[in-house]
Amino acid sequence: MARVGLTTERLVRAGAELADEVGFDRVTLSALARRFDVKVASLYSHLKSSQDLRTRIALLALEELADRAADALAGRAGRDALIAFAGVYRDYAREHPGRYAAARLRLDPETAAASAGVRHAQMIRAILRGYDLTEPDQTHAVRLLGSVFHGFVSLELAGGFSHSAPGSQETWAWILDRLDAMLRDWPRLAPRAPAPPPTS
Amino acid sequence: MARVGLTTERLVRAGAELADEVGFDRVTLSALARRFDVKVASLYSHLKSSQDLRTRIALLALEELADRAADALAGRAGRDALIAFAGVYRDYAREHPGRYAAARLRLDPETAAASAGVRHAQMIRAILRGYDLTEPDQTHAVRLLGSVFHGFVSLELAGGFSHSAPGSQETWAWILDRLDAMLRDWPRLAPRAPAPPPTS
DNA sequence: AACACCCACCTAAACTATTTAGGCAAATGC
DNA sequence: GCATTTGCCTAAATAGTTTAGGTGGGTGTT
Repeated sequence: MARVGLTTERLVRAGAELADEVGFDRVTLSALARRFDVKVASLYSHLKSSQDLRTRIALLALEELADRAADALAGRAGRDALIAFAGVYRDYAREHPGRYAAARLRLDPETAAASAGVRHAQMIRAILRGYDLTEPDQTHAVRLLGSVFHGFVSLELAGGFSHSAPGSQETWAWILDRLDAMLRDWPRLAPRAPAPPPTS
Repeated sequence: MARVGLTTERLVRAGAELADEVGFDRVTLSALARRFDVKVASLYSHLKSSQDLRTRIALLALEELADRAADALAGRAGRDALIAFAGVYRDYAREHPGRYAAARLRLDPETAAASAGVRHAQMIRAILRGYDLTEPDQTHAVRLLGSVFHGFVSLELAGGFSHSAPGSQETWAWILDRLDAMLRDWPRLAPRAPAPPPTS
C-alpha cells in the first residue's frame, strides 16, 4: 500500500494536463485515478466531487491566464497593450485548449467573483484607459473586447477558420487593428443612427 | 407492449427541448427514454449513439437558426440587415440556450460542411455586400462579426454581463452601432498602424 | 381471412463513471 | 513506542452507454 502522495494541488494540475490532452469534457475522476495508478475512491479525500475538480481546473486556468496577461501588460499602453493582451489570450487558448474550455465553465457567482477572472476583466478596463472613452461607453467597450476575444478564439479552436484563406492569424491582426482604430477614432466616427429596437 | 411511435425526428426534437430545459450537456439517452416512457435500448433503433443524438440536435439548431436568419434578412440591407440578423442570433440563443449550445458543438468537417452553418455564414457575407469592402477585408469582417455575435451571446448566457450596469441590451445596441459605423466608415478610418507581430 | 414478415420495443448483460461507507496500515507527533 | 491522523484501500449503490438477442403488434400480400 505505497502512498503516492496525492494532494489537491497535484490532482488539479494533472487534471488540467488531462484536459489539454483529451478535452475538458473528458476529464473524469476515473481517468485521473488511472493516471496516478490509484483507485478512484482515493481521490475523494482530496476532491469533493467530479464537479469540484472541474471548478478547480477552471480557477487554475483563470489564474494562469491573468498572470500571463499581467506580465504582457507591464510597461505597455494603448495599442501595444491591446495587442499584447489579446495575443496572450489567444496563445493561451491555443496552447491549453482544455484549460481554456475550463476557464469558460459557468461558475456560481461567488466563486466567479473570487476568481482571477475579475482581475482579467480589470485589465481590459485598464487597457481602455489608454483610449478616450467615458462611461458608459467604456463598459460597452470592455464587453466588446471580451466578446471579440472569446468569440474569435473559440471559433478558431472549433476549427471555424481553418481550410479557408486568409489564415486566422491575418484576421486576428486585422481585427485588433480595426478595434484599435475604432477606439481611437471613436469621437470622429459617423454620427450614430437611432438605436436598434430591443430584441426582448 | 403499446407502441409509442418513436422516430428519429421525434427523438431529436424532444432532445432539443430537453437541452433547452436542463442544458445540452445533460441530454442523455436515459433522460430521453424516460420522457417517452420507454426503455433506453429502444432508442438505439433510431439513434446510433448518444453522440449521434447530440450531433442531430446540433444540426437541427443550425437549421432553425439559419431559417430564422433568412426570414429576418428578407427585404433588408445594410445596417437594418445587420441589426436584424444579429437580433435573431441573440434571441435564438436566449430562447433556446440548449439548442444554442448544441449549435456550438464541434462537428467533424464533412458534417459541418453539409450543415446549415454554411448557409448562416453565407448570410453574414451577404450582409457585408451592403458595405464597401473588398477581399480580403470582407473575409476578415465576416470573421469579426461571427466572433462578436458568438462571443457576446455566450458571455451573456454565461451570466458575464448580469449584475452590472448598463444592461446587456444597451451594450448589444452599442456594439451593433459601432460595428455598423466601422464597416461604413472603413475607408475613412485612421491609417493602419504596422500589423502586430504573429503570436505563433 | 390467413399468412408471413418487419420492426418497434423489450429483457438481459457488460462496461464505465460517480459517490458513499467503512477498514487497514503507513506516516506523524507526543 | 504508542496513539492519532490520514492516505489509500475494498465494497457496494446509483446511473449512463451500448450490444445481443427475443417477442409480439402492425402492415401488406394474395
